[in-house]
Amino acid sequence: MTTVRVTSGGNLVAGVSLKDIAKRAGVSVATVSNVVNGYRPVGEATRERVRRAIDELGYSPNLSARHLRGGRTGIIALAIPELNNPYFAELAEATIREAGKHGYIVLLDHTNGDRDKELLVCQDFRAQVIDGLILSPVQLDRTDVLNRTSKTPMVLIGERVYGVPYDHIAIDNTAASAAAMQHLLDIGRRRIAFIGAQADVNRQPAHLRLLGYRKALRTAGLPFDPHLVVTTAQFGRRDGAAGLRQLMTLPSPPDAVFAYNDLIAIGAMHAARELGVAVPDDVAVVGFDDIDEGRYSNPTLTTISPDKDGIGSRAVASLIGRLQGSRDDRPEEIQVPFALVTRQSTLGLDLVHR
Amino acid sequence: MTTVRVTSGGNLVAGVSLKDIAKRAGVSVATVSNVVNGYRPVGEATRERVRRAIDELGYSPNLSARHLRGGRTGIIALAIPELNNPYFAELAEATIREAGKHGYIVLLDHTNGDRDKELLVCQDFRAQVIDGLILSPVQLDRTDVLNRTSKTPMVLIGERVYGVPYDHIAIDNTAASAAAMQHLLDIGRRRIAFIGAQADVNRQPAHLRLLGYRKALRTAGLPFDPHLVVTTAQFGRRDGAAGLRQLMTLPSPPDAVFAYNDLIAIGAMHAARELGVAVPDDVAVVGFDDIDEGRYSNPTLTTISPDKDGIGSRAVASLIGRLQGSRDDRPEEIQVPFALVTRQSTLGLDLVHR
DNA sequence: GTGAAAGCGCTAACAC
DNA sequence: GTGTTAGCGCTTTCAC
Repeated sequence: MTTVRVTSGGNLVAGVSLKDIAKRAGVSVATVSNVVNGYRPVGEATRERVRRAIDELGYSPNLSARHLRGGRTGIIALAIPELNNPYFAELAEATIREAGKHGYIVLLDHTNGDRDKELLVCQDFRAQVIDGLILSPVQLDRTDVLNRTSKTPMVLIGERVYGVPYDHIAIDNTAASAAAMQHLLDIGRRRIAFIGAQADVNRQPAHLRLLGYRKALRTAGLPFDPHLVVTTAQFGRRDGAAGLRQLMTLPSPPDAVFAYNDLIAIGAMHAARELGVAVPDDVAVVGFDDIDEGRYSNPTLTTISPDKDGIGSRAVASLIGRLQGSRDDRPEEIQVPFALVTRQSTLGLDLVHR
Repeated sequence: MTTVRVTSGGNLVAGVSLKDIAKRAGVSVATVSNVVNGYRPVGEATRERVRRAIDELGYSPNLSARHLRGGRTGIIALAIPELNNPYFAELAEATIREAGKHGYIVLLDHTNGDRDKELLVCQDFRAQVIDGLILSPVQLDRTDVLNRTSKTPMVLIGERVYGVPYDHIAIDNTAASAAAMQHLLDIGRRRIAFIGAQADVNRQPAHLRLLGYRKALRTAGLPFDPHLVVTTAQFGRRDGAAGLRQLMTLPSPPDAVFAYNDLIAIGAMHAARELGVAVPDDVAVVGFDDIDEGRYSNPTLTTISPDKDGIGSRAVASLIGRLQGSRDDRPEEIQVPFALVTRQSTLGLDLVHR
């Protein structure tokens, strides 16, 4: 019996079910299910008949039914600020790919870096829809995460929240910042600015990239000048441009910029051009993320290159481990590798033509 | 009765069901369902009691059950070449946003512009998982689409396949190409190259942007020189760079490039820089897509700006219309607006500081 | 090795 | 305005 339902609009919806296959093959639905899933052995002849029926009728399992029965949905959410940031687009692609390998579908949620939206996601407003959550928080602090009551497994990525009972996958942001700063020091820069600090400094006293910046200054015996730290509302090119313009009005402007991410760095370089400030001669620029854009920008962008595929796949692996119970030890900080990639924005044209 | 299930891994999965609410509020499940969905009127007092029970117990509907019952999944797929192309990332964001408004979840599928993968998607390898499909084909031709047998509603976006029985949402690519070409002609260019033609010219005899290019040449009374048309394997920055290098080896190189998209244009500008070719003085460049990157590139990029939000929202609207039967007229070509945005890559620094 | 049947949570048809 | 119940397709327990 092929179910033919007529939707409200009069469209025909045909679904081939286990029952249809069972009837066609002259066996019970349980047997068909066992052929499909392989949970129990099935006789060779029977299996063959079922296979043929499946081929002929074109069966594919109904996920809603399977999930209803199994108490899960097969969907995990990836909550990121925005897809429009190439870093997150690349990360999303890696995550989707990896989740697909495990039979999971990825639902993308955008927080726009908005605190309320992040809280919503964290409190599991997708309850009953998703089996688990990978969250890249921008605004949430430790307390917010500790206050979470939802039982939906969650994995955190990115550089902010620490000391919470969730797996956390990221590169060593402090070490990465140190590497970026050391590079700027190595090429002789001494007045190094940071663009991309958080607005609400009280609630979010520090993030690791900024911490790394300050620490590197200290290590180098350089003074910390608060005027050289630019707070931005968002993390886009526009913010980077505004940041650099602001820095250039200082009585004693910087000779280098360490940007929170590549987009900010690219915005800063754009503004520098408009102001007639030469990169890297007047101001050297280092970004963070290694998005493709920075390989083709003019000048090309020196940056920290995190292992995005690694973050995506480790996050998925951790989450699915929790979902399936194969991972029930206590939460872990998982670090993936990074590299400093030096290009024209710090080294100048030396690199061209290689 | 709160269902508490223990997963294979020993995790507790608590689900609050309609039944739980019904018991708590002392009503039937039907009444609770009606309060939740509003299909039938419910008495004020009853409604209030149910509401409270829902609040207290924290009910949220089980989508799998709902969808099993309703014969649909609430999921639509958006199949695009890759998220890594900012154009598609922006489009995806718009699509997700719009679908969310209608209560649909978007599943992103990547084809990588691979013909086999596109065919797979088109043949509905997600049968039973998705209710409908928005496809942006790169390789499929008319016949491929006509051969489709799946009954899952589909909407096409992009500039390729025409004359098929599916809604198709796009800008007027021929007109847009004409506008881009006219601009290059207006600034005095006469040897205009095209980068980003399709490799398999036989199967895919022409795409609209290339057609628009040729047509514009004809209209302007300029000769068509096949050497000025560069075929690329993909549509990335790398392909644009290779394309420009190839063009510059010609005995008589172009004085302008019309690129299939912004990424190719940006790659071309990158290669120009390496070769010491000045943009726009030696070669003017026009792209297509208006991705953010082009607003901050050096030089900034003249481009065709399609209404991405419009494409996303119209595609979702069309598809959902088909799904719900509110749209059962015959397939339509739906055009959304576009604009030519002129920047430094054709006008030079005239534009800077404003 | 195979079958019968319960039941996951929900909506809607049918009663009252 | 409210309650009862069948059944969506599946997995799994219990029989044989």
